[in-house]
Amino acid sequence: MLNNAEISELLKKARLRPTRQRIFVAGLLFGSEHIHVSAESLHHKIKQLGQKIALATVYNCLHHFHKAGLLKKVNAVNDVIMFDTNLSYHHHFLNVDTGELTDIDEATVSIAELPKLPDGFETESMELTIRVKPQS
Amino acid sequence: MLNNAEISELLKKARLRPTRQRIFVAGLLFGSEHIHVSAESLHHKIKQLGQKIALATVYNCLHHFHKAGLLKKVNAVNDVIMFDTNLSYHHHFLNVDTGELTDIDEATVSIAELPKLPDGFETESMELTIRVKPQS
DNA sequence: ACATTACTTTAAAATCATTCTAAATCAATT
DNA sequence: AATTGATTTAGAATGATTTTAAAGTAATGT
Repeated sequence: MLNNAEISELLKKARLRPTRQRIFVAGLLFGSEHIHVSAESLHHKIKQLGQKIALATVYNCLHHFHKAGLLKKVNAVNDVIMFDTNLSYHHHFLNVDTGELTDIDEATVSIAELPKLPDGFETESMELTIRVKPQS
Repeated sequence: MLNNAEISELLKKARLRPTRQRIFVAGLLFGSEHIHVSAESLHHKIKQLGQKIALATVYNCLHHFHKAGLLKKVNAVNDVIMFDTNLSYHHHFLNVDTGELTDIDEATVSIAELPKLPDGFETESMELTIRVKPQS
C-alpha cells in the first residue's frame, strides 16, 4: 500500500503529472497484489469507493500508464481490453465464462522451441493463453 | 475447391440449412487453403465478387459455422473477432501493425511443461500468440 | 405441386466498448 | 497571483457487433 506522496513520486518518475484522479487510480493499481483490470471494471470500482471520475479519464489513465511502461496490455478478452499490473513475462488462464484472467507462474510453463520469425520482423511480445471453463 | 453440391452436403452434415448465402460463404472458406477472416473482411471480399449479402448475414454465418465446429474463433485482435478455418491445434504470429494472423507450424513450437489447472476447471483451448512488428 | 411451418436474410435501429471534441479545470511555472 | 500548457469532463462520435421485426426461402406433410 503506497501513500499519496509515494504515488506522486511514482507518477513524476514516469513523467506524468500527478493529478487527483491519477493518484487515485495509481493507488488502486500499484503497491499491492498484481491485478487485471478493464477501463469499465476500474471505473466501477472507483465509483463504488465514492470517488467521482469520468470513464474517459479512466481510459486516459490506463493508456498513459501503459505508454509509460507502468502497465502491460493483455490480449482483448470478450472484446474488452485488459491491463495487467504484472509487467514481467508470464502467461494467463482465461476463464471463458467470466473473462477473468489469472497469472500462470512462469516456472510452470516452458516453451522449449520457438519458430523463426518472418523476415524483417521482430518480436514485440509473446503470450500463452489457456482458456479454461468450469468442469462439465 | 468444392462445387455447390459438395458444399450443400457439408452444410447439411453440420445441420445447417444450405441457403444461397451460406453456400457462397462456405465456398470461400472451405475446400482450399486455411484462412483467417473477420466478418468485415469477408463481407468486403464477397461484395468485391459481385455477390449481394448483408453484413449481419456474414456475422450470422460465421457464428453458425463456429457453433457447428467448422470454424475456430481466435482471440479478438485490435477489437476485431477473427475466425480461422484451420481447426487443428496451432499457434499464431500476430502482426500488431495490420492485425494480420499467420499460422505457426505446430512442429516448430514445443511446450514442454504445463501448469495444473485451477480446481474444478478444464481446458477449452490453448494458444500461443507471438506479436510481431516490422524491424525498426 | 401446394400449403404450412420453421428457419434465414435483411435493413435499420440498438448496443457496447472505446475515442474524440471542445470547454472547463487544474498543476506547474513565472 | 497570473500565465501556460496539460488534464478532465460530459457528451457526441465511431466502429464492431447484436437485435429487431418484417419479408423471403427451404423443408415437410398433404
